[in-house]
Amino acid sequence: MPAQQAPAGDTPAGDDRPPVSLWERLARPAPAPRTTLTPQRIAEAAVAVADAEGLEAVTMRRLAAELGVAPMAAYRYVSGKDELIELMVDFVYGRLPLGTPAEGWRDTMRALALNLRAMHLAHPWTVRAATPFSLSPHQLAVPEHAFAALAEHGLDADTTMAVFRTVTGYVHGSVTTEVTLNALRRERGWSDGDQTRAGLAPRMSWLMDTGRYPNYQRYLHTATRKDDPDWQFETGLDCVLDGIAAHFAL
Amino acid sequence: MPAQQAPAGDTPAGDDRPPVSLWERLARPAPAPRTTLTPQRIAEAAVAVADAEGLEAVTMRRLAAELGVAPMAAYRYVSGKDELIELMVDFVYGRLPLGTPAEGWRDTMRALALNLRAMHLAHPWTVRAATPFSLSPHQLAVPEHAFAALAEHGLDADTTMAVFRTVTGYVHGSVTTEVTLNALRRERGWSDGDQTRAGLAPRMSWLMDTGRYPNYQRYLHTATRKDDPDWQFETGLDCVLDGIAAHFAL
DNA sequence: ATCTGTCGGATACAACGTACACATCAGCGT
DNA sequence: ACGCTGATGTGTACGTTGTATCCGACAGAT
Repeated sequence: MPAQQAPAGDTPAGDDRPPVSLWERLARPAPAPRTTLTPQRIAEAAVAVADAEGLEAVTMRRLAAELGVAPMAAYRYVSGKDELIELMVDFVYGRLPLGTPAEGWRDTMRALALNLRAMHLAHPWTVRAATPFSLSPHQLAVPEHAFAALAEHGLDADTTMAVFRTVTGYVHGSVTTEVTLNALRRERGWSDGDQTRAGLAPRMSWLMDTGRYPNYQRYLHTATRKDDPDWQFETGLDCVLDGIAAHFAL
Repeated sequence: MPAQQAPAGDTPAGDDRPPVSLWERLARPAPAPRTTLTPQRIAEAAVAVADAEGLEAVTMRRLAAELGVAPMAAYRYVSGKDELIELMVDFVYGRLPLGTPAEGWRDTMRALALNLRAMHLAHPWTVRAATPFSLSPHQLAVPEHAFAALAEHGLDADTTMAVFRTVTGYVHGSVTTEVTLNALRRERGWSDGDQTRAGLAPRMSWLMDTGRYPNYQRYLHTATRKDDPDWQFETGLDCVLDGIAAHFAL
């Protein structure tokens, strides 16, 4: 009985969708203990490239070169680039510190949000690559962790999910804008907020000179915490947590 | 003095970054009233393709074919595919109903959130393509609209921005998961929630059989509003709005 | 009628994902 | 010790993508 098939993820019968997932395949023990290539090594190398040069630098050829291997070698382990990215995302989620969720729902959710943000800031490509419902083991551990903390407060299943989705929705959306701005700054070489505003000035002042954004312009002139992303994130997060506490009387 | 240059978006001098933006160029009156190709027509055609077949179907060649034109023709108006996508996103934001923001901050922000969600559901590719800080005219109109409604409540600039980012962050993150699931359902041909669960069952039950997700499993068995995305979105939204009201004593 | 600058067309190239057939190596029963 | 077998990595090649570059054609002002 073959433990694996080629190409990866396909069944012998010709059904259109492979019913056996990446994770199911990888969990089966490797029949031959080859060490040259392994899902771990593939994920590590791909994540390293993405961290250093962005997701667009992760190419099947580049990955192969990084591993010292032929361009097609990784296809024994992932069925295509989509699965490679699933593997990368799961690898990063595996390093998310979840710890013990025993300090009450609010501290648990707050710590989870901060940890998720830190993860996305350390691996900026994850905000675009991480699709919910990819159902990878380490991604599923996140709702599992949150549900465990939320379960002790008498919330029904739907409300529990609503709380979870509200928090993670805020985190994902908020961090996306943060990471996008960071990427722009990095590729343009702007190190601090003043350089960023200077670089954006031509586009910005042209838009402002149209006179169609008076309120936005007032914000630009009077805001003082534009360069404090931690404050911005945590302020919004505390809003969300306050709202959950108020809305569900927790 | 030439009104436009080739390739689009470049200055005569050889500086590395074009300081004149897409929007600044397009605002200058066209010197020749050619009608065969126009930013409007380009945006409409590209958006139509993306709506019907997804963003990955939007190809410079496909776009050209749709416009009945040579593959390189659109490059007179956009400097590359990135700018094409900026153009598409701005086009969609231009159709966002903003109306008059005169009914108090909460109703304004709630309506804005619902309209943004409707926009993203109608054009699912926008949740991946819409990058904040692209500084397009119609995208900037969103914070302008929100700030106008928030300005009358004595909030300082930083708090105003925090409220705006909290709401839009939640909207973007929440809709991203919703759109991702919709895309998966569509490409697999699952029409309702039961079919979706049936299709996901193999992967899901393998993960559940590991026994590592007891709380998640309990959710799956006891939840009753899993197929009510409107309820899920609005519940979270009301949480966020409650939190803003509580946190800033509005 | 000529000149100038804009428009769209034609051609071409490098890089990408990946299909396919082949070579190679480990561990097994004998 | 020996060949069989299936997992593992290689080599080659194809179609598609974004886009650089050069070109002819047309419009409006002179």
